[in-house]
Order: sequence, then C-alpha cells, then structure tokens
Amino acid sequence: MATSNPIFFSSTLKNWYHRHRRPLPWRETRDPYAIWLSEVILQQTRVRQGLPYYLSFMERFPTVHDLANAPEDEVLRLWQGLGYYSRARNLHFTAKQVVSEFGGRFPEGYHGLLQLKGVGSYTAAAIASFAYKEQVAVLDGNVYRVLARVFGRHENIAAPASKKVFEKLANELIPVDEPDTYNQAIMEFGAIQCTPVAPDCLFCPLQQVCFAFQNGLVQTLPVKEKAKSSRARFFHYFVFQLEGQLYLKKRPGNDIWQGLYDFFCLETDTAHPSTDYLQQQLNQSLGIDISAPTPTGKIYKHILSHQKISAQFYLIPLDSRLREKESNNIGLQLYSLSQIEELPKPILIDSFLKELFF
DNA sequence: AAGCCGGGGAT
DNA sequence: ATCCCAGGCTT
Repeated sequence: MATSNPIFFSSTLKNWYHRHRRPLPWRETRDPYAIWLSEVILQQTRVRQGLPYYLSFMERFPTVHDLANAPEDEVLRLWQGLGYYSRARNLHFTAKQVVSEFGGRFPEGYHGLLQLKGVGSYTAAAIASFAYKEQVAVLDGNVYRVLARVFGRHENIAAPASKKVFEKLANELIPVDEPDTYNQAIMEFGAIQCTPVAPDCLFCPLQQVCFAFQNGLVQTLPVKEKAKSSRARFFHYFVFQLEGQLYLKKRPGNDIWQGLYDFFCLETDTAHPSTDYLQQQLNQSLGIDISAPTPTGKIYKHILSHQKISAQFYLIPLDSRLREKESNNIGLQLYSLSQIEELPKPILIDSFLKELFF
C-alpha cells in the first residue's frame, strides 16, 4: 500500500489550496497586528462567525495603537457575541503591552510571540509563519484531523500528551519552500475537504496515500475522547427599574462572562425555588422587601459548551434608589437605556433587553 | 492532566 | 441532542 511522504504531502496540499482557497482579508496582509487579531478571533471560532468581527475591529482599530488606547468596555462591546471573552481581555492587554514595552512592534519569531498573553502555540506559529514566513508548523483542530487520518495516528487528540506527537509530525512535514502557504493549505484542507463529518474522500487528492481511507477508518480517526456533559444552572435575574433606568453590574472574575454586564442575579439549584426563598435572599443581599416577585413571561434557555443556563427575569419597579451601601457592595449601578446599549453584555442579557426594552 | 471559558451552525 | 470550530489559561 502506498504511504505518503513529506514532499508529496505538502506539494499536494499546496496544489489543492491554490485551486480551492477562499479569499479572506487576513490572507492579503503581512501586518503582524492584523494577523494576530485575526488569529485570536478565529480561536475556537468558525471563519463565517469571525469574519464580521475581524472587519469591525480593523475598521475601529486599524493599528495596535488604536486598540491599546481604547477603554476595555469598548473592546468587550465590539467582541460581544463571539464568546470566550478572556480572548478580548487578553487581546486588549497585549495591545497595550506591545505599545508600551515594544514601541508598537510585535516580537519576531515563535518564542517571542509565545510570551504574549492570549498567544499560545497555535497562534504563535500562525503569526510567525504568516507574518514572518518562519518555518514552524501550525497545529489546530484541522491539522490534528488531517494528520490523524492521512498518517493513521490513533492517539487521543483531546489528551495533552498527544500534542507532542502531532507537533513532531507536523514539523517534519512543513516544507522549506513556502511554509506559510503550506500552513494555510493544511488548515483550509481540513476546513473544506477533510471535514469532521462526511469528508469529501471521493475527490480527495490524498486518497491513495491516506491511511484512514485505505483502511476504512475515516469515521474512526481522529480519536477524540468525548467531552464531559455540561451542568445545569438556574439564574433568577432581578431587573430593578427606576425612572426608565435599570440597575446593572459588571460580572466578576470567578465565573462565566467576566467583565460583561448583567442584572442582580440569584442562582438556585432548582428551576423553581420557593417565593419565600427568593424574598429572603433579596432581603439579605439588598435589604429590600419584595412583596411578590413576579417573573416575566418565558424562561430563557442559554446553551454554553459546558453549561445549560435557564434564566428567569423579574421586573422590579422601584420608588427610590437602592440603598447605597448594599448596591455599592454588589456593584449595582443605574444606567440609562442608551448607556446600556453601549455596555458589553452576554447574549442572554442582550436577547432579554431586545425583547423588552429595545 | 484536567477543568474552565461562548456562541453558532451542521447533522 | 451532539459535535465541532484557525485554543489558551488556570489549577
């Protein structure tokens, strides 16, 4: 049976790439800033979802200086809806660092880039390759899949220990000639041809040398340990209203949605806690007596990759401001609707607001 | 090594 | 419902 060799493998992928590549804006530049921005946006994110965000960021922040000078809330607001918000916070932190410590210039080379917050092995390799044409192999979900299939690797790609095996293989395959094009090619090949489900093996240029295809293992490879099931959470959001304004707070760093804004929230371990319990918690946290918190219409369901959130909203009209001591303690502040529009919010909160206030 | 961190789209 | 996505950080 035929097996692949590095030269055949890389040249075949590059040939395929020249015929099938999508025109994407970050492929038309060698500006490390633009490439870094695109790569951070595309972490765990499909091109289709990330593209509009990339265009918005490049329009609003054409240079690393523009991004560094922006307030964090604005960066998070522009990121709203992309998820994994630590990416946005790290992006902003790194922009400020690049300006203040490196005079606005990104480090050259894989190891220098790796020092930047939010830049791991994948992103460092991508920037080094695309901006500086360094011969270092990218290893993302696409590359894992293509290598596992073509070379018949059965290591569990979800296990950290497997990363070394695939990194070694990937770096044996990357050619001296046009390593950047090769990196683009193998990722594009994984995204379009060698897809997770129903790969297009019948028209695959690697069919003859692909271990998985030749051995009927296309459905088996790559081996990936199943993710743990997500946990259910029950949020009760109390929307305090005063003269057309709403109380919101910035979420802390020990849970989901760090740095985004939402309402006062009681979390329970059941979907329908007793009214007594909610009243007691409200009194305890805010020192206010709510006669009968009335939930608004539906229960909002919000699915994260690792959590299933059911959210019930309660509209609480107030006659006067909350007491300073309690509201400050929790971080609650009054915002007008136009201010709220500008705040970064989880999609769950944004959806609720759009249905009832915007 | 394992857990945590979003949201959308395809199947 | 389940899987995956141009992963990285923290513990």
